[in-house]
Amino acid sequence: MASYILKSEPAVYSYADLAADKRTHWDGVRNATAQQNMRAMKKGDTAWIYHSQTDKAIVGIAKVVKGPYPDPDQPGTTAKGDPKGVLVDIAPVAELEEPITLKALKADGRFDELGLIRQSRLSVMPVPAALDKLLREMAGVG
DNA sequence: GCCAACGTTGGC
DNA sequence: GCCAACGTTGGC
Repeated sequence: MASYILKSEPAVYSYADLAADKRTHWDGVRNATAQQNMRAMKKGDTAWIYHSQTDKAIVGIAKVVKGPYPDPDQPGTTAKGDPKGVLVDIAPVAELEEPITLKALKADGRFDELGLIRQSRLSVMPVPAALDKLLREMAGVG
């Protein structure tokens, strides 16, 4: 099962918002690379929620409950006939008791290949299975 | 279709 | 608040 990191500004939509909503459409992803990553997601995949700016930490785990499917806010299709934009639905799984900070990830050294560190602006990125395992160990889940 | 200019994001 | 990185836009 695949694993991803979804980045969000907590001022806009935080893990607490997701926990309150029980489920949300992860929309507003316009970046082409992030869109590509979202297209690869499947129902049941893991989604780590990362807060940028004030927190700069992974604060919770969610799972993909639907998707990807065409984003009604980005109508139309590409030249290839694919939807221009897709989105997924996610539901909260657990909030981390101790958020995994960006600082900790950098200090660890084993996460250097992670998109979060190498390409900080990317808002949706895949997590290799080995690193997903590490994150679970650090988070004390799974 | 290429490339420079510009805007946005996010870490520090 | 600043700066670096990167994506996007628009002129050619």
